[in-house]
Amino acid sequence: MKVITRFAPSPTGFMHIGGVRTALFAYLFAKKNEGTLILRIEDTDQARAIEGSIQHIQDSLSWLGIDWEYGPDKPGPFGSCIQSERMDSYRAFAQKLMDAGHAYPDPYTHDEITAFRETAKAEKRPFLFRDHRPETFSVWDGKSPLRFKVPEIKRYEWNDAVRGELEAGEEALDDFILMKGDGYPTYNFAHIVDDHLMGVTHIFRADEFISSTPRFLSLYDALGVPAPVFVTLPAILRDDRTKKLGKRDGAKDVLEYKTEGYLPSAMVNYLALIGWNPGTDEEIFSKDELIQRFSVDQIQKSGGAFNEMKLKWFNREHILKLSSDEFLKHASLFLSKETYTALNKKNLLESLVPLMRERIQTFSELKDMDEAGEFSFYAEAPTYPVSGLLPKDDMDKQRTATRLKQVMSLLNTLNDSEWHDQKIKEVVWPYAEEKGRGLVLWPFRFTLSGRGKSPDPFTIAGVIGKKETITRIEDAIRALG
RNA sequence: GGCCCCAUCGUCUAACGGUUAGGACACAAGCUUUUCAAGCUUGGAACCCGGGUUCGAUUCCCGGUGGGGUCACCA
Repeated sequence: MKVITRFAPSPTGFMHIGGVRTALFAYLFAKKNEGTLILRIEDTDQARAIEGSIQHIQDSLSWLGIDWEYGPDKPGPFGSCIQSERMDSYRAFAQKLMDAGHAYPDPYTHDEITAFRETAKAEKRPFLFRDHRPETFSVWDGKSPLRFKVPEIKRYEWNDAVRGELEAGEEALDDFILMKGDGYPTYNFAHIVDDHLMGVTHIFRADEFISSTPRFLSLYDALGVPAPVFVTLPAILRDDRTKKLGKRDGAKDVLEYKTEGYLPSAMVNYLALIGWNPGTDEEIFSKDELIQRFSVDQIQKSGGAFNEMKLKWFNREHILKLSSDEFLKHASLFLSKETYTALNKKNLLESLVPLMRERIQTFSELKDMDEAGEFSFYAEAPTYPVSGLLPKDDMDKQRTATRLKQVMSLLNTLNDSEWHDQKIKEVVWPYAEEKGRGLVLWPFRFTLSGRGKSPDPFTIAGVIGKKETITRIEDAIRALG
């Protein structure tokens, strides 16, 4: 049987980590089994709908490379993937249930039900509507809510692909609402109708749905439809583990991570490892490798905390794997236009890649470094106070100038083809060892960068080239008088 | 409160009855090209508790405790 999974968000704002993780697992499973992923928009609550959400959801998934076969942009053989465009189906199934005596109109007002609920609460009992189920059912006028009549009050046991045997008592069953007063179906009803009509074989969702599963099962029973396989994912918790990660508790829009310079491959890699693992020590995976390795058996039962530190580490690992071109493509989005142009004009971009790469965890750090002037001295000779050239152990100008002259003459023994950091170090190092590393290397480095903190002098000299290096040293010697 | 789920270092996790309980992130110390970053080395750090079952339990069973979820005309 062909695997069909779905990801079914409601368009009520941005996508956060939790939702994305659910989508990712459904996707990995579908791909692994050469199945289909459906992106279904659950917009049956028009009051909560936020404009632009559908596009935002698609943008978020697309950024991560989670692609769907059918979605809001691509109807399937079963019709639209947007629930508000599938109203006929829900009405038809509601009628079917009424015909079979499995549904009835709710005779109570909102206030009456609130009163029932409060009484139950005061008596410390769970509220069950079925305790108030009317003796006889009237004909539904389509204006009042339509309720489900639970066919049989019993204990349900079912199998979950992750949790194994699960069960729940009769308290979990109730006459829940199928169709709301506004004519729209509830989630409880609509998702079951859709999963059935769309041929969904595996439902991936987080563990807050475990407790309502008996209600779903009783509805499947009433419809005479077999239930799909339930794959329950562990919750993603806040960093402090105090509760589930949610929008109200600082869960960010996933696209914010894009803005902050995270790679989608790193996000996918990290997310996959919250609640799943390959059973080995390996941690770094591409999306394709994850598809290969993914298995429901290795999904975790207990919840996991979302830890941004570790995400950063994954991001760094993925940055390290980028080709030079790919790196520059991302970097160009975070460097200022001026810096990028200046470096590009002098052909320095390529040689700066390894240097930039080893210093960042996210691309937005390039922006910070750029704004702090950490790239300016590559394209242009730095300006600095002469005192900065003097090493702290010997602040004498004359001797500093003498050492710089010696460094310069050593450098002049190299020709252009030998000019790279290793070779430069080779010729200068013995002299630095002899005179005192700091006394030689500090002025050498400061001459080139003009800053207290920077990469080492050999690296900088290698990047800017022999001619520029010599020029800067000559200027420094002159400044030292 | 009822019902349900979960339980290994601070965090993500490995282990599927017998291990010095492994790895990664984070943390600390040392080394390193006076700086920064990276890197390398080393270190501290966990089986929630109590009963069973067993020759032997982190692992299986039961109970407790703790945490989480859920009890909507939200999904």
